[in-house]
Amino acid sequence: MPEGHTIHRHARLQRKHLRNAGPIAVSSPQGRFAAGAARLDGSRVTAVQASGKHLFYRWDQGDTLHVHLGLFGKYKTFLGDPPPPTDGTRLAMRTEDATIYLAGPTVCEIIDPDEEAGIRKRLGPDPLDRRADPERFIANLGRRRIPLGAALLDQKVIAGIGNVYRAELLFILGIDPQTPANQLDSSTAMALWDRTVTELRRGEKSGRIVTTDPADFGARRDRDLDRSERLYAYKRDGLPCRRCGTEIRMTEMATRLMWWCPSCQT
DNA sequence: GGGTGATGCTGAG
DNA sequence: TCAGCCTCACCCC
Repeated sequence: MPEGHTIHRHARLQRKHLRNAGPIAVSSPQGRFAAGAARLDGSRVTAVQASGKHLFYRWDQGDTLHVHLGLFGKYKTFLGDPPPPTDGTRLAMRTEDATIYLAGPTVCEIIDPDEEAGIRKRLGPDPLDRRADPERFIANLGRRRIPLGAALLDQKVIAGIGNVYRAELLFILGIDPQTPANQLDSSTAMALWDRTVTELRRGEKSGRIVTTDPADFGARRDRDLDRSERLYAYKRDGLPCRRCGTEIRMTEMATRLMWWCPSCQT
């Protein structure tokens, strides 16, 4: 699940439940966050912020909770009486009307302002942050000789893109993933930024990654599409390109698999 | 019921 | 470059 759109969506939905709720019952059913949970238990959340793939929760006693889902992390939210937590539930936050379970995160920790500043400093501009400066993204690309397909996964270059959006955005823009990042002209880089903003917002809204046009499949909304219809390139190796019919290819880039169309992306 | 893969990232070497 | 870590949904018997 977790690319930047998922994290921002969690922030938006959880904010509704947590902010201005009463004291929150915090626990760690699995035990691995027991000390942190005890420290937060009974406090209130004043803000929930997303930055790239990171989540920050502000508590009224001064603490900040930092969560990163990594590859496996998942949230589940229940209204009313929740089911018992699973063995892997690291964190449980319960208000009067909602319960949020967190399982499998790479990071779940209480941090101080210096640590938070350090994390934020390491992140490039976030396309889902309305105050983000695209010029920073363009400048970051200009400083890298690595292939664009690798640069887009580097959170210092741009924060929030993951393996699915990397493949999809390069396909949509018709860019060869091997293009050195610093050889992208600035108007193409700006178009790439703009499209990234558009697609991530779309994913944040619907809660799933859909980059194709539903109309092409006789559907009206993203959520009406079958799983096999949602993407152009990702995991479509061996299948015909939706634009030109050429077989989609798969290759490894920056230790992750990458899919692309050799004739559309030149 | 078991095996596997996954939308991420770090730190050691 | 590579191992390691986190958990669960999905697939196949």
